[in-house]
Amino acid sequence: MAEEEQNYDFSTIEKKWQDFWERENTFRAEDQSDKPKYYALDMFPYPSGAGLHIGHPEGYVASDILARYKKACGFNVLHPMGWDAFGLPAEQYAIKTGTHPSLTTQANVDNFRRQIKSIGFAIDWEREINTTDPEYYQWTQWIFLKLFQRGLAYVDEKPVWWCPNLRAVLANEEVVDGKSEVGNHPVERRNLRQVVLRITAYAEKLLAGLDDLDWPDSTKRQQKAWIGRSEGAEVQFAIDGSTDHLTVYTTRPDTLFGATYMVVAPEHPLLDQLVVSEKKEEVDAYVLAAAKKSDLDRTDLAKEKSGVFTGSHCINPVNGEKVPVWVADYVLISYGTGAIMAVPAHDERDFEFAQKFGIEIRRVIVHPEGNDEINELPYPGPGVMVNSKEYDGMAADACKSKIIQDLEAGGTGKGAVNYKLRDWIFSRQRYWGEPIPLVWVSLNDYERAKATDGVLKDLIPEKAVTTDKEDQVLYALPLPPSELPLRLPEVENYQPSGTGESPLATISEWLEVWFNLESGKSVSRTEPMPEGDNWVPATRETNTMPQWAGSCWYHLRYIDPKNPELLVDKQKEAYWGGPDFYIGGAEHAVLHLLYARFWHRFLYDEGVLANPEPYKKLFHQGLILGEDGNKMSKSVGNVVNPDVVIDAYGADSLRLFEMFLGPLEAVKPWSEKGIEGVHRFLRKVHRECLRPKKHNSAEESSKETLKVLHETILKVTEAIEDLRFNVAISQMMILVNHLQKIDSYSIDTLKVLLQLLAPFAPHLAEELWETLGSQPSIVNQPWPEARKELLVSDEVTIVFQVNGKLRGQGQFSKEIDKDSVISAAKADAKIQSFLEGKEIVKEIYVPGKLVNLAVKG
RNA sequence: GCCCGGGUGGCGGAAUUGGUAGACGCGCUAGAUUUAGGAUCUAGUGUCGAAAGGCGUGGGGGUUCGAGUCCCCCCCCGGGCACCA
Repeated sequence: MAEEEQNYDFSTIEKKWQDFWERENTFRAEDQSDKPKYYALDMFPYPSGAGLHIGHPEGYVASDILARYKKACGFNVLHPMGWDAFGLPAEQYAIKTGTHPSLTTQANVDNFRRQIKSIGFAIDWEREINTTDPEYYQWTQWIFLKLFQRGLAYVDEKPVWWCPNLRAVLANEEVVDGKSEVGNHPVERRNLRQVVLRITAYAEKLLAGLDDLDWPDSTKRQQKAWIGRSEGAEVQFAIDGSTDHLTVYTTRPDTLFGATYMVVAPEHPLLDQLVVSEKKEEVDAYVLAAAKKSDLDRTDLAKEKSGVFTGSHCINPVNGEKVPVWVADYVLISYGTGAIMAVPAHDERDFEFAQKFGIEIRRVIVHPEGNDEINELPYPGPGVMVNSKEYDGMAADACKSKIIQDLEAGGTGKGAVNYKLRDWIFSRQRYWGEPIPLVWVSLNDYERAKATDGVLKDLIPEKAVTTDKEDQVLYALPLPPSELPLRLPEVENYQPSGTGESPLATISEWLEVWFNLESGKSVSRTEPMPEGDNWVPATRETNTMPQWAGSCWYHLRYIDPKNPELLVDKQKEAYWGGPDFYIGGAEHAVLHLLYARFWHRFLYDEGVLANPEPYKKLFHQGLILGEDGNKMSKSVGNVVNPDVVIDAYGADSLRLFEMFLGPLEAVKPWSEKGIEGVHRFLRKVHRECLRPKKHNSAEESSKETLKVLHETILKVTEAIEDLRFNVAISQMMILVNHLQKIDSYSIDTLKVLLQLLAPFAPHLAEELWETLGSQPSIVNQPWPEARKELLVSDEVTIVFQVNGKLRGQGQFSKEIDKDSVISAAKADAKIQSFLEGKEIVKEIYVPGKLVNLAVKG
């Protein structure tokens, strides 16, 4: 029994095999291969100073199991890792301590890499990428220049969230409940010059593309809702006493006859013209008050509608009626035309407003079989037109297109589509991000650039991008790709400038350059202007890109991480395509996943890529909660550190337990006792493998053992394909429990077990594989195949039910016929006790499974 | 408010073309081994009941020979959206 005393020394084993894999380059992905490819991608982490927490590896383990499984199935597998390393925390740390963010980032990356390596992933580390590496971000900049060239980038003054504490501008999505998502500081509205990407131009493509994706439905729905497509009409209402008209957007042109007032947003350009002099004071006060409210306040105050009558009227194009025009902040300038026709009878918001201000509520649709309850106003449902002249009696739904046609014929309206999706504010007034590769020049120099034969000519968009600066209009010129990367300059102070501009605005030797209109080269204006004709003074763009930028295309760079000539080599892209599996948190359902789709589709349209969609199959792993059932957080003190877990139980136990916790997509709590359970299981496997007396190499395992084994092969294989790793592990436990109970079995049975276990607990599987006398590495072994013929036994158990309740069972040959089984059931003593004094009204037989006797009396 | 997802033992969870509910693990109980502890092994463990048997998958109703699974109503938890005309 000496061999049983040998401990499961996971620390030594895990170190040994991690070194082996690294030495042997076991997980290098081959760019040239006859094998089919499999590309498993994790959402790459932001390397924070806190290090990895227990939630990170959950997705990585899942993708790693798939990667190792696919490798065993004969695929050429790519499982890469990298760092989404631009971001606010490193910059905040720099502001506090003066440490350059690149140093902080480097230290954090080193720590993350060490931690990830300690879990034993099948990662090809030669492909590691880092978004802050100029070799990487030159391509992020390159993509931006393409967008700029195609007119998809522009500059605009936009109200943005400004956080005084962070001294930074935040995107809408970085603000939660009026506080910054990072640090929970208060935020306020400020108008600042922003670089904006025209993602709205891709609204339709982004929407349509969703249909073909193997994504969680909830994520698709969220993206659909975010894009928010609606169909309706733009209708022109002539302004009474003016040659101008007010255009409204409505999804309910069928309710035009019920429009009893109109509303323009406080920011509407025609408002001034609409306000009559005696209302001016009141309206001005209202507009001013509205301007002070952020969108958020407006929503908060949504309980009570407010507004002011402008004194003007419009003419309803369908019936010539005069309709009063109001201004109210429940109409948003940023959606549709910023003006609406209000139909209080059929819209809840308009109803509320009309009631408050005593405006007429006129029904134009009735429910066909409507009783009073159904027809209560406001009534937003379908029905039949009334009070609508020639349209009366028509179905309202059908009437929509009819009215649109009639409006078009009369030149007072047209069918229209609207989206909730807004353009993407792409600039951040920060240091630690990719510099935006634009320079600003005068109109004169801009015209010269367009007329100069050189690298710039074709890179300039059709429509000039301009901005106002100190009463001067400046024009944007792109850097040519040959001038990339545009590196981040060194800076002494990481604080944003007082005006809310990026720290880059304070570095004049970087900011102010001589720019060559022919070559696109630039030289600091601290130097004398170089010789030659085409040098002009220019100012660099000081905004940097948001953290989303680098993650929009990283899946492509893994395919060809070191290419200095191209973003990705065509041939390599043709071979690898996109990820076959992409896993990451559901919190990225909209933003990252929408932005990445936008860039990918754009690059596809530009002919850079062969496929329009980046992520064919997507999965969201569920959150791992603390042992107390709360979200892990430092302040609650329930954070579990993977380093500690690995120290105590080993990486294999960590991997196995993260998968055993429950369904991959579920939110589930961590459990210290639970990891002991899977650790015990691994020890059991270890022990079984070190019992040579139980192994026989000559004989086959018993029929029963073979059945359990092949059942396990089948179930584990199916479970891996379905991402139900918890079920796969349960089945392996059943097999090991069985082996432990019997006296002897074939050593081949054990080897198959190790192969099944290898994707889950790779270190132990390698070690025991070697112990059993096989050559490493187990990862190169072909995946076992289940012999289904072994799963069918000659005998079947058939259960007996009376009125659907289990009352007995019997063993039968699998060829047994219905009548024999039913007779046997009726003959069963226990069954008889339930039949006594009753009449059998129905006999159900499910072949090979059950008999059910329905009785009454 | 609207749109999703989910409620199964003391706990994490298995089981859906409707067919033995609670696999597997944790915890717990008893026993074996051990100087002891730990580790390991054996047996038990939904609930009520002495047993026979009854009850049981958030609650109520329905379809069916048979419902965790299908249909209707309601409750609770989680997530997303939120004046989008």
